[in-house]
Amino acid sequence: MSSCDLCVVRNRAICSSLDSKELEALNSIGRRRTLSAGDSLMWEGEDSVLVANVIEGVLKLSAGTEDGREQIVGVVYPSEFIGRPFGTTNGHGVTALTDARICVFNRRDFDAFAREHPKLEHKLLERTLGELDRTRRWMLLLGRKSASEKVASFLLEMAERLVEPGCHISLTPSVRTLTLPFSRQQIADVLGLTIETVSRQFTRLKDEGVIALPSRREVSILDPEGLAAEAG
Amino acid sequence: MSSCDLCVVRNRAICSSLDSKELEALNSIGRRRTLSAGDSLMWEGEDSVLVANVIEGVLKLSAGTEDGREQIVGVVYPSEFIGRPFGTTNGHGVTALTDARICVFNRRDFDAFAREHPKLEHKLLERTLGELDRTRRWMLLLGRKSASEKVASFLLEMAERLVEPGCHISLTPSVRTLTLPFSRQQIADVLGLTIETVSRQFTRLKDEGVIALPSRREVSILDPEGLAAEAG
DNA sequence: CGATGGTTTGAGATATATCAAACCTCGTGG
DNA sequence: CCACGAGGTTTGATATATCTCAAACCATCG
Repeated sequence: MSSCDLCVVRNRAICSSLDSKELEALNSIGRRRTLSAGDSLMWEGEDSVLVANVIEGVLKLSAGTEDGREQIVGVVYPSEFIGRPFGTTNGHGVTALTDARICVFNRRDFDAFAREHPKLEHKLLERTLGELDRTRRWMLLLGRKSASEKVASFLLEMAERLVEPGCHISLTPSVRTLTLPFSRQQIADVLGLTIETVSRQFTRLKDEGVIALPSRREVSILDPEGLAAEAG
Repeated sequence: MSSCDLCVVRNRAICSSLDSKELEALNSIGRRRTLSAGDSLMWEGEDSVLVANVIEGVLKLSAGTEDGREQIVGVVYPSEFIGRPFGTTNGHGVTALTDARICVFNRRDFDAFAREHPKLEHKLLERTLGELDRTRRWMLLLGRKSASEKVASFLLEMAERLVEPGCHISLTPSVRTLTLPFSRQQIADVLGLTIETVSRQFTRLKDEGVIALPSRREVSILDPEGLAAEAG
């Protein structure tokens, strides 16, 4: 029995395109790995040596300027795919935001396997197309939205995305409390703002009664409609 | 003889993955179409009914807010692919910036064809992965760069991208003159700035002797190093 | 030549960044 | 168990880049 049979993302990751025999073959070229919050898996501009599936945890994709400014260009959740197949260099760094478990492959091995398994490539294509759409919509936020719209949009996105196994969320009728996998600085790096501006927007939303802040990493959405109205 | 044999992007578009017999089959489900500058091919949020290859011309992908703010989220050049295969809705609008010629397919027909031709899907996957990398790097510009860095980066990107058949460019040793397919407003929409800020940055670069502006749509890059230095 | 649409320039307003200090929270060691 | 220290966060005061509003300018086309 391959370890994939126990995998919690088995039916949601790109692996779901494979039958059990194929899955075993893929499993034989991959290996499990754990990451602690803060660990980097790859760096921007580095050779593309590995790719991976996320089993548990949340990771960030980031790009930076010479002088140290950073922008988080993507967030990866369980069952999603990491890395650059069929390419020589990584376009961005990959770092774990929470402790994480992933399933890693040597990139060349994965490329060869994928080329022989069109259904896997098809699944990967569908995901990549979806991710591209999502990324482009985020550009609207970065280029055109105000700080308050950015923060409200961010919280709504989190509320939507964190409802996944492997992420922590509890919801009672119309009150959702989320445990953010981001520090304030990281939220700023997602939204293209400074940490101070993010903080001020959080306290403003709290003062308006739209959200509550039980702890540093937790946010309760008290008024989803109000938040949506602020998101622009 | 299929009309593809004469196609100028035949060897660069995703079609290059097909042999002549397959190409003929693909050709039979597609048709040529011309667009005038300003024509829209699809709208944001609309059902995904068609996909296309660009033969000649430049098109923009754009997203907008309720209240009319717009962000250009992608620019498409000859040989590149447009539309959302394997999906139900278009994530963004597509509008011709210049007169253009494209090769259009009914999306469902294309989907079916692609599923039966793994090499085509592979090519499309490679392109989509590349486009996703490019798009993510652009997020760094939107989120973290100043107006002057944005404009300089934009001009360098144009200098790189417009060296394609179907686009107009002339270059003498170290002086490139480009004919931009964008109005000032459109440049602003690419960069997440206002038209006035873009205009001021252009005149500043001109005053510094980094560029010259022979006409509204033309830019000569006099000092590529200087421009690169401004791009951050 | 005069209208039209896009562009540039100017003056002023403002959202966000910057700089700086106070404030928590949590883990550590005395 | 409490004091302490460190890192992250919030709050405050000020600076500034960019936006906004407005007018002048300039090509293009009937």
